Amino acid sequence: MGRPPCCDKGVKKGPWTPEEDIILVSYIQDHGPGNWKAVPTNTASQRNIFDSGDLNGLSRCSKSCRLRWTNYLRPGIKRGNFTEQEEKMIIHLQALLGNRWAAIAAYLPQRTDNDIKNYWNTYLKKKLNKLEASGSEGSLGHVGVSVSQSMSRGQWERRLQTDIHMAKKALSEALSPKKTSSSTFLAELNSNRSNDNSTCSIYNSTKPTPSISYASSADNIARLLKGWMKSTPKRSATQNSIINLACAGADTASSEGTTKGSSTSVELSETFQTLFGYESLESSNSEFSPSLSPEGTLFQDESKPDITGIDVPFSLLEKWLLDDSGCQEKLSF
DNA sequence: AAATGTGTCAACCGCGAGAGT
DNA sequence: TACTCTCGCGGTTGACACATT
Repeated sequence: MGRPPCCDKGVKKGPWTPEEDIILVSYIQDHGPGNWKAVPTNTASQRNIFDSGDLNGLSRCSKSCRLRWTNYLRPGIKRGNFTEQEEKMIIHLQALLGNRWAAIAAYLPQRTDNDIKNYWNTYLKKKLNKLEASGSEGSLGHVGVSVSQSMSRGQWERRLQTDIHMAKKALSEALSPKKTSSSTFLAELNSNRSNDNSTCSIYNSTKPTPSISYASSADNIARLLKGWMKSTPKRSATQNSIINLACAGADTASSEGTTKGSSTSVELSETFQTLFGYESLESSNSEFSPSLSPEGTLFQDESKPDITGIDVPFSLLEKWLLDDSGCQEKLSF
């Protein structure tokens, strides 16, 4: 028996429209993420909230819904502008883990595996090749090269595994009713580190890591809408209604700004208010806003494997990954 | 101004893993 | 144990934007 097609024929493909995004986010708000198989079926009932003729609702395959959510709509996603730190981490981790983008993305909680993969394929790989070709180690070159230079791959992997193991341990401790603070982990890690690396002081720092603050999905959608408006100077009636809808929903002070005075727009406006309930589209930008509405935490319990739940370990791992080879040379197992 | 080349990135496809029956 | 279903991952594609000729 051959493998059954993952999706029915006739499902929509191609770029997602803001309407579809709204339907999806609305659905996930109500039902939570997961059970993707049911999403296309269950959102069909939501289609009629849009009265434009060109809207067909969410006739997407489950995979597509999941991908859209995890890569673009999920709260807390940072897009573009990779920092130098992130670059270094990616290079480090790629050298260690290979093209295991999901694993790499676990260390960059604000980035998606797809984003990292694209960044690597389109930019970092070329950059490293150039550096290698020129024989220079440059500012980034040493990061990847140092893996083989100053420490064997096996040593790195063991070190990574040790840290991951300890991070897991700390997490389970933190989750257990018996209260144990992450300082247990820290102490353990410090003692571990002090045995093999007396000069690397970063592990002795007890400075708390700022927790990752998640932006709301509205952030992402508003950004999408902005881009959409920008890219399509001539707006269709649908676009206008959606934009008005978004604005109406975003601006809680005024809900009559829609082009349609019908109950549909009121309903949609309410949907938006319920969904996003925050001030205006203007407040949305690509940066994280730490002062989000309570809805901003709506999806916090859902994300990709969240190692940020254990802030200290993540911070330490991050520091470790970004640590210069100077420190690495002194480490031994 | 048009044609062509190049880069970027959103989305798709196929496969494997794991859970459920 | 065998099978089905669903999810998640990594590789790849294709559309679009921008640069160059």
